[in-house]
Amino acid sequence: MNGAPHIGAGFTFIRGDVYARFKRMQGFNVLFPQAFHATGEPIVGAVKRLEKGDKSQEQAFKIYGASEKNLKDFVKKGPKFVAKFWKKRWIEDLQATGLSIDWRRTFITTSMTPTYSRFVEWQYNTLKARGYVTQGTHPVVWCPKCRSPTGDHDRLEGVGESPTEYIIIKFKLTSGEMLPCATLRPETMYGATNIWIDPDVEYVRAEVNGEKWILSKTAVKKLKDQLKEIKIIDKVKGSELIGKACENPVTKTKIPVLPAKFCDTEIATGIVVSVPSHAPYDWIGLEELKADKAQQKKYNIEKIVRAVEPISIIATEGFGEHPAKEICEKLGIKTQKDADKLEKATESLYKKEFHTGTCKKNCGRYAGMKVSEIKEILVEDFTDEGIADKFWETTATVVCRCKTKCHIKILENQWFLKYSDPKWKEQTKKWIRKMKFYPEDARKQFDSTVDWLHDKACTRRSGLGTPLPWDKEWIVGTLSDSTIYMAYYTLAKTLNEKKGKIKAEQLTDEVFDYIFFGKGDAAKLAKSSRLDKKIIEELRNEFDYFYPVDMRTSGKDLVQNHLTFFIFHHIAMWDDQERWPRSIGVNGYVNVAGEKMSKSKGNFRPLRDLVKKYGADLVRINIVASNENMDDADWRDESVQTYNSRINYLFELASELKKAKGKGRKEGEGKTAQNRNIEMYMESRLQELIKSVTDSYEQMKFRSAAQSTLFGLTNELKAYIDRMGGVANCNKNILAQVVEAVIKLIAPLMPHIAEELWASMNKKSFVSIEKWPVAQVEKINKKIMQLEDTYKKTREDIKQVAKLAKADNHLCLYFATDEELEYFRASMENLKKLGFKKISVFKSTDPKAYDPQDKAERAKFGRPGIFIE
RNA sequence: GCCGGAGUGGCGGAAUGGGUAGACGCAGUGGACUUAAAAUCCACUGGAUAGUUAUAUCCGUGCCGGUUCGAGUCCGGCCUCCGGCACCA
Repeated sequence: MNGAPHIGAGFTFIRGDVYARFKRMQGFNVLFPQAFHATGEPIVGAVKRLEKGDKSQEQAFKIYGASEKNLKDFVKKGPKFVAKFWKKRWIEDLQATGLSIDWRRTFITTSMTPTYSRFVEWQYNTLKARGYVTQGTHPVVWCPKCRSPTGDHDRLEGVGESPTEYIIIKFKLTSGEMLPCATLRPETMYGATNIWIDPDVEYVRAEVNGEKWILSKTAVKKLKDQLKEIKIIDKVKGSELIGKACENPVTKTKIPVLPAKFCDTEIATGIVVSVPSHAPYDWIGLEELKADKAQQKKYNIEKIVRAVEPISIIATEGFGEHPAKEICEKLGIKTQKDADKLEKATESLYKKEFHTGTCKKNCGRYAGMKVSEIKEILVEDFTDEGIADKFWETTATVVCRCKTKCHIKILENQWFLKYSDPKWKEQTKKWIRKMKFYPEDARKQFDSTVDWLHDKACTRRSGLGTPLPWDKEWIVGTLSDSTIYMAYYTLAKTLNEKKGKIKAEQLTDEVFDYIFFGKGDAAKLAKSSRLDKKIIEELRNEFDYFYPVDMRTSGKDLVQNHLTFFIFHHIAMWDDQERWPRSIGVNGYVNVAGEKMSKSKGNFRPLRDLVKKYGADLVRINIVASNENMDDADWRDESVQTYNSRINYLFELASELKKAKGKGRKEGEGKTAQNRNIEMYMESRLQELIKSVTDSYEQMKFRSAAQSTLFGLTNELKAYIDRMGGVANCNKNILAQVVEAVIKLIAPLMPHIAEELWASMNKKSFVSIEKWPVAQVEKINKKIMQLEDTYKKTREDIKQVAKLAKADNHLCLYFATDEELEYFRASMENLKKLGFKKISVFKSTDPKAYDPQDKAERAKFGRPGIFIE
């Protein structure tokens, strides 16, 4: 609720409306509701930015039509006012767009509607009691100054970066102190030849969970937030450690500490283990050190350096003994200062070795195994042996809006939804197999989302929302408080009507259990909650009548979160699968003329502006018919005109309808065989199209529905009128039947225009509540359709031939079947309009036929022979 | 990087239990009507060559390879774009 609807949101909502209207016409009692989600940070953040005079935030609100005065009010009256302000605008705009929403059921989440908050509390109490909510630790990107998690929107730098886990391998100096080396490739420890330390950096000695570690100062700060007991003892200069020996805990061999400049104290512990055979940085570092006699002499490590030799431990196809060496040579890397190239080399070698590499004989118990297969086991093994530990780091630098550099903090006491629960997952997956998805492609996405989903943090510390009932310091997260809100719609009408009379606290967990689960006794609950028994029963009945959700439709970005959670939570809350969701519709985003809509580009389209410019119906059909799969839809101003001209045609036709003479159906009575044929054809086509359009609506394929109706059916209508020689010669009953069907078939898409057309045909009812046409399949005459199609096609061919032959004297047609001969004879009047002086028709087998070029023998069913002279 | 989806004319996009690629619409070109314009109507419209007929031949669905009598569709390997990746909603 930090703006009014734009055409993108409009797309999703109009699709819902079209479907609701379609179902209503099919005779269903449709509950089509709309509520407003005002939880979390966005509005709070927007108001804060307004307070600071943020121009782009002002602009964002102004695009949707907020005035200067409104903006002042936003700051003065705060986030809840902003939410209510935009809620009002939303309702106005959606009404102007003709959305048939039951506004009696609207509400605004969560804390702004205390009864809804109560509903969230009931849900979480229930989930907790059933074991779906647990508490645990959780790494987050953390700003030490703000003392809060730093979401993407709170970042100056590092949008999209997330926590990643380094493995610390503890190398032991002879003094017993540990050199904790952080690595993403613990499997390479078998090839470690030395430790790198920056001689010019000041490290610290610290007591970490009872052990003595040497590490960078920054690392100490970070580890304090990662559940480590840590105390700094004193400082130690890097140079003091150079030349010392330590034990590789994996191989138990002794390796030396050597100097290098690429040890970044901002990353992990600031101490690096060197695997020159497989790490480009280490290879170059060692090469340079071996060449740098002065440096060796400075630290008195000549002998030690000479003894260091790369150890090859991974065999990878396409590489020899020392892959790091090869890749450095290939990319022309000569110095450790060539950071860009080194990063690239490291990345590509890592990938290659991880996916295709095999451990050589010198890799202990992992010898002969694939790198990709051992990684996880190895980390577990090392951790069990007490030689490894973890260090969380951001995937790249993250800077908070307050300009402070962020690191990873492991949050304790965070509440989680246990989406990892195998039983819950299995139930959800099973149900996904039974549900319907539009388009069908979406099913796979839901299925794989369930697969990778693991425990999800469901509470947060700040923003609008409902406090967790048993731990009020936390607020239920914005995704987690809106999983089963559809159930609340069934109550919302009654709760809104009785506003003030029903207090949130009267809706106890037991009352909700009764309403939603049918558990308990209404009379007893009435007593304990002091609610009217009738009201309790009314709420129960409303829920019982409407539930489950038959259709939920939303944007594709919500598949991997909201929409999947929606399925999960219904399964967790209701034992009875009769209450579980039946189908989900998914649509793409909306581009404007092929480009992403953006406030700064100037191609931003608030729904209100478009409706003002084009009227609701043209906006509706222009966006809804622009696309019907999960790809992005496209708003194009110029295509509005196309629909407009079709509508004009329908209005003209409706007004001309009375000119039709309305002849009877039987031959004789002034009706020719030709007319009877064409009428049968028109009726067949109509029924066929009713069937396919209904199927399209059913599957939310509104583009196909609009196309078949507005272009397919009206094209047939035009052809019919043309073939009959104008409206006046048409059968009034047939014409009216087709036009009425067209109006009904477009009614869900263009409700206002449909009503207007309906009225112009002297109908007294509303078409929006008329019966949806049901295809009369028995009226579809395949033979006639085939013959008429042959006729149309042949007529085109004749024109083509006449053009190439440059002749119009004598047209001869040869037919393979009597049916065709008959049909064409009946259509002679129409055929004559082609302008030939003489027309002859023959059976192809007729020996007496005039056939100078032997065209008769080439005639096939559906393809008569043509000769023109 | 990981998971999922997609890539077809000038454009939006049809067609996938393998079987005539380009339905329908837009734009474009030519013509009719009009003093003119708009609107409307008719014809053409992936590329190339040939043609007194209804066509014929070849090339064409992101790239490379494969399976098959036959591949937009299936398989393997890439490239590009979109969505999600968890304290943004």
